[in-house]
Amino acid sequence: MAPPPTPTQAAPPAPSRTNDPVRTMAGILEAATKEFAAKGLSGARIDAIANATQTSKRMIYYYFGSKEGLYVAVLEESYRRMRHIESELHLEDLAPEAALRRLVEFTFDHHSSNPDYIRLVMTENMERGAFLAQSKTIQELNVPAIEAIRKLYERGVASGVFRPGLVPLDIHASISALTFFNVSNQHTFGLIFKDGTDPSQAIAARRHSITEMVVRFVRS
Amino acid sequence: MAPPPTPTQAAPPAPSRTNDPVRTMAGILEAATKEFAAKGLSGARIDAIANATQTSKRMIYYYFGSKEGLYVAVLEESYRRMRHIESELHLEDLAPEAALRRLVEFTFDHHSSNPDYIRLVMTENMERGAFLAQSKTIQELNVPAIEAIRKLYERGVASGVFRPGLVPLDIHASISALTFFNVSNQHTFGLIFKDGTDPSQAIAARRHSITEMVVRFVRS
DNA sequence: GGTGGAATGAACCAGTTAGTACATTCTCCA
DNA sequence: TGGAGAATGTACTAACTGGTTCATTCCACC
Repeated sequence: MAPPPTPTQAAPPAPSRTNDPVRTMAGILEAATKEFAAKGLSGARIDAIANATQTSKRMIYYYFGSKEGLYVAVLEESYRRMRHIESELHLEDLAPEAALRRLVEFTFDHHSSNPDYIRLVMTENMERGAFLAQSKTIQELNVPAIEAIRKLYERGVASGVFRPGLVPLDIHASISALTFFNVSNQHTFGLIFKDGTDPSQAIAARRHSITEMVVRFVRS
Repeated sequence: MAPPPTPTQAAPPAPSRTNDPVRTMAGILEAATKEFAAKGLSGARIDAIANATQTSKRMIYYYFGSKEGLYVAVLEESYRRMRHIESELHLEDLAPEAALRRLVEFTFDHHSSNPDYIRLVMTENMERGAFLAQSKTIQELNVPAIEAIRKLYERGVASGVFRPGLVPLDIHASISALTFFNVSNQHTFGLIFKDGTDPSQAIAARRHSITEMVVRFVRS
């Protein structure tokens, strides 16, 4: 008992879509980044990502193949963006200790203002680095970061302000640990040790303390 | 057309179960701890936990009510165990700097040998501390840890080996950050910066470096 | 020794979720 | 201009998953 189609309009009104694969992919990637950062890999929902997009779930599978494929793409994009920003730091113009302070403070601020990136890295560690391992792109991404520290450190040793015998990778690890933890563990740490201090002032104090710690570590 | 029950054996053969609620709960908690630490909250599967137990899924809901209820119980138990071990450390008998070294090295070893605890804390941070907030028990659990640092630090200041003006909570944060990160981010960090060094030697070197960093931070 | 609440088991269920089948439209180039 | 491949939308599904129903057994205490 279906109503007979109107002779003038047999087909649906032809919604006139526009193809824009670049925009579609970018939109998916953006929505997926938020969702994965918010919920982790297993907590993220493909439907939620699709709904946050102009396009449909169908397109996610068309471009990324699977949930994990999308996750890897998000991870790669996120790392790439991170490296790019870091590369803009010019430490060569500064005296060694000033350069080191600049680096630590920059890293601290960078981590603080990119919690989504932090949460993606946390997620990947919960996955035991299984997806990072798949991506050849990422693996040598932080080499320049260590190179920057190495140059800076060697300058400091040569001029006598830094003590010799340290290894750049180790310094990098400490800087990362101190700044990363500050964001990654804010909820469990903050809850346990809450006192009445002003948050923004506490952050500034922490920033200063971390910088001081790193500088004192390398200083002669 | 069901076969008529045998007159001698109408009921099933009476498997003779034994009630042991304490054991049942403990078994569930143990299996759940592993599962949540391995997969996170949303990645964990109730069926997987039940299968790893002598008992059934029914019992999980009987004792813990829901997946989240079980998760909270796991979290609480894990924190409680952690605090208990920490309380066994006697720092009063050592000179301030030696005590500080002992504390850092102990924390490092403790974190290194309890990756499940680390992963539970990571999970809870991914959940933005939502479940820690529910548990009154945990919230003041690390207060004694800070107290230990405070006493140790004040002794050091009094004897002139530590510089004044530092805040114990801040020192605690740095120690936690350095030792926690070492475990929590091993996969992303290790993958990116792999070189040919021996792992156990690398861990020992890192342990020493972290200790040195903390000591130099507080030293006059 | 029987009784009532605690403890337990097996099967089941309804909602969710990653992934797909099928059909259609767009766009660019020969 | 026409057609072939790229891009897209709709509707669907099979499997999974947290949670439950119903019935049974255990056991401490009177």
